[in-house]
Amino acid sequence: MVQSSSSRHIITIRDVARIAKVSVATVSRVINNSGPVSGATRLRIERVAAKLRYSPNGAARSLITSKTSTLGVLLPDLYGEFFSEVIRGIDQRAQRHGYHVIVSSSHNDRREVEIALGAMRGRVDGLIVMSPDVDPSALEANFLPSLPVVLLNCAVKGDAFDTLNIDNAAGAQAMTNHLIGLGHARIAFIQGAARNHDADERLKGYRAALKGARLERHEQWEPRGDFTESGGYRAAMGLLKRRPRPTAIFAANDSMAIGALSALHDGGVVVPDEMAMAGFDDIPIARYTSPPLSSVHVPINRLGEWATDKVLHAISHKNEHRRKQELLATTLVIRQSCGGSDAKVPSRAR
Amino acid sequence: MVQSSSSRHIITIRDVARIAKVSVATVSRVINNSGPVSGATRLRIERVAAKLRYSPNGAARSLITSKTSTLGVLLPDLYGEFFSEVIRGIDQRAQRHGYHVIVSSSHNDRREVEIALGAMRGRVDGLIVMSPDVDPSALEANFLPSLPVVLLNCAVKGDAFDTLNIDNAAGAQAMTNHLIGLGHARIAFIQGAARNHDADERLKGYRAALKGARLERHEQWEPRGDFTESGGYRAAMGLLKRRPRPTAIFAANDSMAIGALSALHDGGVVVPDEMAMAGFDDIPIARYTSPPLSSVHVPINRLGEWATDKVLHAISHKNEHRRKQELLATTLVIRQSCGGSDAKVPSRAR
DNA sequence: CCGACTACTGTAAACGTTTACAGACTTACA
DNA sequence: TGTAAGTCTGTAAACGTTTACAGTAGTCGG
Repeated sequence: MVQSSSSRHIITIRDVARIAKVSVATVSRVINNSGPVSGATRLRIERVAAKLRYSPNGAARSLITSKTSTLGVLLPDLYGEFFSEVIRGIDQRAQRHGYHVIVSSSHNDRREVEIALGAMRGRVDGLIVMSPDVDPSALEANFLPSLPVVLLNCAVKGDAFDTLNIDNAAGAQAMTNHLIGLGHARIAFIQGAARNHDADERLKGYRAALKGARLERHEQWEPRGDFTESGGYRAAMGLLKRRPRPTAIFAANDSMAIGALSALHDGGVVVPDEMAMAGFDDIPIARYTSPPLSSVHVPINRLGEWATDKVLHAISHKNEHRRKQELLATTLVIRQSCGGSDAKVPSRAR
Repeated sequence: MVQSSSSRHIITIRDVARIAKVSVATVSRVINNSGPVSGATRLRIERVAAKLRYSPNGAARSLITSKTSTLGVLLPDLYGEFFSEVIRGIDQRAQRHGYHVIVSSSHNDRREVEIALGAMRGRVDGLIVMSPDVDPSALEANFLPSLPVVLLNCAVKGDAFDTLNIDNAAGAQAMTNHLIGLGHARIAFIQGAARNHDADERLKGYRAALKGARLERHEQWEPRGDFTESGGYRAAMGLLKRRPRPTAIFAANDSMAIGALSALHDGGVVVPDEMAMAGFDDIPIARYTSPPLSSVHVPINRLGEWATDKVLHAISHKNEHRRKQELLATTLVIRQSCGGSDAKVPSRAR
């Protein structure tokens, strides 16, 4: 009688081989569709494997093939819709190619990144790192040359890595120009988190636009935020007290813009009539705020998809491919929060 | 001369042993802090390991110890703030205990779940499954008895699994009662996705409250939604055409409530004066809508933390512990979107 | 000086796969 | 019939760890 899977013992390829009366090699060939196996034996082995509910041990496989079929994703923090969308893009793409995804979050300082990197070493075939906060030099020293790495939104110069960056400066500049075009001369900018690459670039774009239009810029119109709703709320509250008061507020991301909208609402300031408002990222919820939020659209999930494609490409080329540094273009999505002509730029369908 | 790590060859424990002139066993003891090693040897080995940038091969470790130090997370879909928060909770807790997290998303039907389950087999020490949409029987047949599993928001009966559920019915009932207490007699309910456990329970709670107050219920006031903003928008637009028109709308989650708020805004309906609005989940953004959204607060990240603790507990007890079924209490967070007394129930600090 | 104990280190057998190699049998063809 | 090629299958050596076991010193109490 065949021993059923109710046994405590874990089913290995050897069990299948023994019961199907073949060698482990043949079972392996059936499981992996490698090498020739006669129809009858194949069928018998498949039956036995199914009956025993055999499934191969991933660790043993990884050990011998030195492939883990796993991608690592290192994120600064798992918070809000932005990261959720990025991971979604990564996961979908990875799954389609038979890869698993290990996520590791909340790495905002150098030491944490190093620890996380060490822990992933050997467990992943490739790495996607999103770390706008970290000193780039911390990264370069920590990768094995054989491990494919794609950097997302990092301030790393040179061509040592595949990198993918949002064209933050251009996006911010375009939005600021749009506000200027609407007649605003006093435009405030709620900054992102300190020492954050995206935040810095967006600030640069804003300033460049002001300069281009020969508008003066005030430190007091550039309050520091932290990319959260509450940070945006506080910053906007502060801006309302400034004299002269700005007529438009551009937040470095949508979460802060939403917080700012809330502050304006609480302060009795009507948007867009008394104050124009704009954000950055165009997270899905942006079109559902009141009023709907004008924003710089970033193709967030394509960010994840693209990163995944790149890292898979690197893996299949044993990391000996040409590195590429790419810049992801943004588009303006004009809704009602900044007044003026609606849909001046075609907003994407959803 | 010591061969530097610039070699193409991957550094193994054997390399470290050879260069430090000890056996692999001793190196292993140093790396794992197991067994006695003299101070001098320990130091020498640590130096060599650091110099070679040695890091142990996870697969080999897993193979011999039959521990992967990895938790699997199966999600219906990675979308929006809710899942983002859950994963965040899981990841933080797992990291603290030295575990990695593999996520796998977009499993809404039975076949997909089975495939994902198969792929994770042997790669994880435990599993957290959130699958409100799936027929429970699909799950029970697919787990090895030795694999610890925690079910989140699943409609599984009995005590075969550890389960953690939100007390959806009680929460929905409480919110509905609150609206009734404010004098509303015509309360609409935007339903969640079809065949979704959470959605069903929330509907039940809503209906129970109506029944308790002897208010009539109309199918036309219970439009079907899908838990997304756009679904909420459409449902609310539909409700505005109903006659008699409801005076309050309760959405089965916050995303839909936000969509509904947007619809009301577009329809020129003032909230809360002409229409009260309430949601469910209390996602972080809820307090920043205009007006701020009353919601049924769910401790989302604690959901993830708790699930992680449970599965770790199960792992450390070799899955031979007593299963527990727990219900996570909700609290009402009353903000301005439903009018009436503000802060009737103390809303949690943020 | 002996025995027992401790502290340290090495040897070698696992863990569950994949795969190079070889053997056995069949078929094709000169 | 002999040989070459092809098809199927088995044997056994890896992969990089951990760990039981054994062995070698050194120490200490009697």
